[in-house]
Amino acid sequence: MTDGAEPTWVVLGRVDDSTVVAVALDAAAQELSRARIARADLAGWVEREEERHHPRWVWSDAPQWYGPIVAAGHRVARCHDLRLVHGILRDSALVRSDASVKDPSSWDAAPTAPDADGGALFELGDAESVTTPHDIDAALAEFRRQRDAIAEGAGATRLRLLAAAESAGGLIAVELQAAGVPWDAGVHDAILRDALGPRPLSGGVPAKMLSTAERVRSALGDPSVSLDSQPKLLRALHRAGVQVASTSRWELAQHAHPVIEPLLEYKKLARLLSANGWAWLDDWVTGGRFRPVYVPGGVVTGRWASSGGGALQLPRQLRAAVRADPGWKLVVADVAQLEPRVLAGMSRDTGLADAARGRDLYSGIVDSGGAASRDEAKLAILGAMYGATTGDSGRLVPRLRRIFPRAMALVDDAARVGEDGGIVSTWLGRSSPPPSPEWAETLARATEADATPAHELAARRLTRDRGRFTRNFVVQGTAAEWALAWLADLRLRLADMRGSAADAPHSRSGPAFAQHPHLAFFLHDEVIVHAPASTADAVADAVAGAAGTAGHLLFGDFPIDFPLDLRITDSAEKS
DNA sequence: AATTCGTCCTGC
DNA sequence: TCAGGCAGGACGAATT
Repeated sequence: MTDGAEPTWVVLGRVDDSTVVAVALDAAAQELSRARIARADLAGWVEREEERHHPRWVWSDAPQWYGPIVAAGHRVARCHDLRLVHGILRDSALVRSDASVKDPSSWDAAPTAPDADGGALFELGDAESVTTPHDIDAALAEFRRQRDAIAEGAGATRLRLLAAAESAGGLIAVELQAAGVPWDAGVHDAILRDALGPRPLSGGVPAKMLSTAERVRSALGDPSVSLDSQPKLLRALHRAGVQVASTSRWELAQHAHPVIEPLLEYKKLARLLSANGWAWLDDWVTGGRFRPVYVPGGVVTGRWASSGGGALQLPRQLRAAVRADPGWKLVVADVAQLEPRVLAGMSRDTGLADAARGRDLYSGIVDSGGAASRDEAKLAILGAMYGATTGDSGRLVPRLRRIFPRAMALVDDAARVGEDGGIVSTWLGRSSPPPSPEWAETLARATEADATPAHELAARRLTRDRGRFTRNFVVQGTAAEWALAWLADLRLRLADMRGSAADAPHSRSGPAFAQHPHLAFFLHDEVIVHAPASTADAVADAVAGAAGTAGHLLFGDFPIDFPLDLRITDSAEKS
């Protein structure tokens, strides 16, 4: 692959267990050359081609192909992830319904978690099937289907951007897992000891939990009741005269009884121990790094999911354990009110964009006359995006509708389409899944002559539920696209900074790229970059610059800005 | 004994 | 926290 025209794309595929083939394609997807490579040599070969030609790599799935490359200490700049892009194109309303990419195929199968051996990643419906999406012929065929689907659809520019952003997300997820979040187990242990007492031997109950449990039992007048069983606890509460329907915190908090305070305390401690206690620390933190498994595109809206480690639910209480290595800094950034800003951009609502200018969108809404106070503005915006119709939140929405008619029309239309069983799409073209056959069935039954009021009520509920789903889908999904664009641009900016801190102290662990400024954490609208202290200011500029780029990529010159809460610290603790 | 379901709590 | 979106994980209870 050294002679001839420059490859634009290089498709990697499996030949057999020990051999892969790389097919170089020109911009028109015409084959330029082929190379057979021993699987063991692949990472080095990819690195050399990356240096020479910086192609866009095409592969079935990032964990399968890129995982080993990262493990070998290399990176690539750009890829096209066939699995992730397939998931988008299959459902996208911007792709013609007769496009072959929408035909049922093994690409529809949900991937199984990548195992340590890099084994089966796709659940194939047919166990006898001899070809997998990882095979070169399957990859080439799917790549051509996807190119055609994008080019012939109604939104080629947007879909190309979405495919690139989603694929970059695939790379970033692999790199994030490899790098890990710098995690100080000592700080984590100190938090646990402070709350629970010393770590008990062999998974016993910590001292402070035991004493709190005793306070609960004595307030209940029942020395033996189990606090860990909802039904038993509920019965004990009733016997003690606390008439609650559930044992949830918010309901307990509404009652006055000596048992309430210690019980709430007990639940807090039990939660900390079971969700993020010493067992979690043992399982998920090694070598000073927390390595969650990220699942790009794992949520219907396009948000990432996580699997293992609970990266989506890191409690604030534990964020103090996120600590930069000695001589390093954390650059922590999150976007203030990302979703309403995205809504302003999508709807071209200049009134909402004006209110969003500056730091705090909610105060801006108050100044625009959209709400009486900041708290009301926040409630109203949440109600608008989640579909509240009653209560404090729903009551505030009509005023928003008058002040920001374009923005509100966008979400109201999305809700109406959803209620009618239709499909809605994000700004870049990710579409909502169609309603299930059961959904349509229930609705049909409610219109039959012998339908009962119960049928009609069920149907009404279903339509409203789906309206709220599609209403939120367009906003949450577009926010996820903005975040991907932000992340992808930031990643490239950080890669350009390699070598800018040659004197930096060696970082504790991780792949080679983690010796330079690198992404360490991502959650919906927040990123954490781990960086040598001398580079932290430049990294902060890169984070902010990437946010500007993302805004322009999605919304062009429309004047909506995305201000960041950005800080350079040793700890990711939130104020 | 193994699997699924429901409750509760965490995050955005 | 009552109304209103998207998630994951732990645990006990119910089901097989």
